[in-house]
Amino acid sequence: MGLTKTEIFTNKQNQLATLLKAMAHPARIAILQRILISNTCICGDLVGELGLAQATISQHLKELKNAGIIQGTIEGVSICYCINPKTWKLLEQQLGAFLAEYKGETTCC
Amino acid sequence: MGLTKTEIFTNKQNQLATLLKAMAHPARIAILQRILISNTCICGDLVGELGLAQATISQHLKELKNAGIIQGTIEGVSICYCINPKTWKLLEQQLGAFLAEYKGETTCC
DNA sequence: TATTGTTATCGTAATATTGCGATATATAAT
DNA sequence: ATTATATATCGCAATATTACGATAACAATA
Repeated sequence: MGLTKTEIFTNKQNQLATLLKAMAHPARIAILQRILISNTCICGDLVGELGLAQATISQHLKELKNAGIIQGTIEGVSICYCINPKTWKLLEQQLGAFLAEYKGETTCC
Repeated sequence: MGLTKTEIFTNKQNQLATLLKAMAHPARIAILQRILISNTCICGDLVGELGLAQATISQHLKELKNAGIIQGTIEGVSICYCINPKTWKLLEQQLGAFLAEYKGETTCC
């Protein structure tokens, strides 16, 4: 046990869950907001801005990268991270469709 | 360690992370979609539809309820679960604002 | 080449999550 | 009162997550 039974769900459900999970941490939300606000890559400014150790931030960046939400290229001395447009669009689509399925309040509860 | 450092993040960041975390599991996405599609409460039809044990589903429902995403009332023999309109609106708002912060592709990556 | 600055990875401890069988609880029907 | 049906909770094992110090890797510069 302790292992999610992905095989009984649809690809879309698993994919959305993976994306949400990657964002479901305040540090990773803060990192994404930092990238979004500056509208460019971030190159290590994060350490010091957030109150987390360098190793921890690197780990969070890796998770965001593994999920495909951000992408990074080596840029000389520091790494350049930015939003992956493809995944961001997918996220807006999937999540938008999911949230929009709500038809409004029902009378039973 | 193993404990999220919520105190170094804003309330909004923590709140959004909590909501996302509650949804970040394929079973819970499936449960929510099931509620959304039928547009009414669900009363135990889930067991059997999903391939999970009754105890597991009950636990997932509890997590969604704890996060405030669904609400339930005792309805005779079975429990009635439906979307919590307030939280759903909050989710649409917060998540919409978050996703909309993206200004489009940059040239650096 | 040696040094400096930056990011990644390893190893580890503490805690959380996932899933389920067993059992408890509670209502409706007999 | 007993039985049937439905949901919740407990306890457990397996696995995942979170955080960080230590250290490695790597490019730029002196």
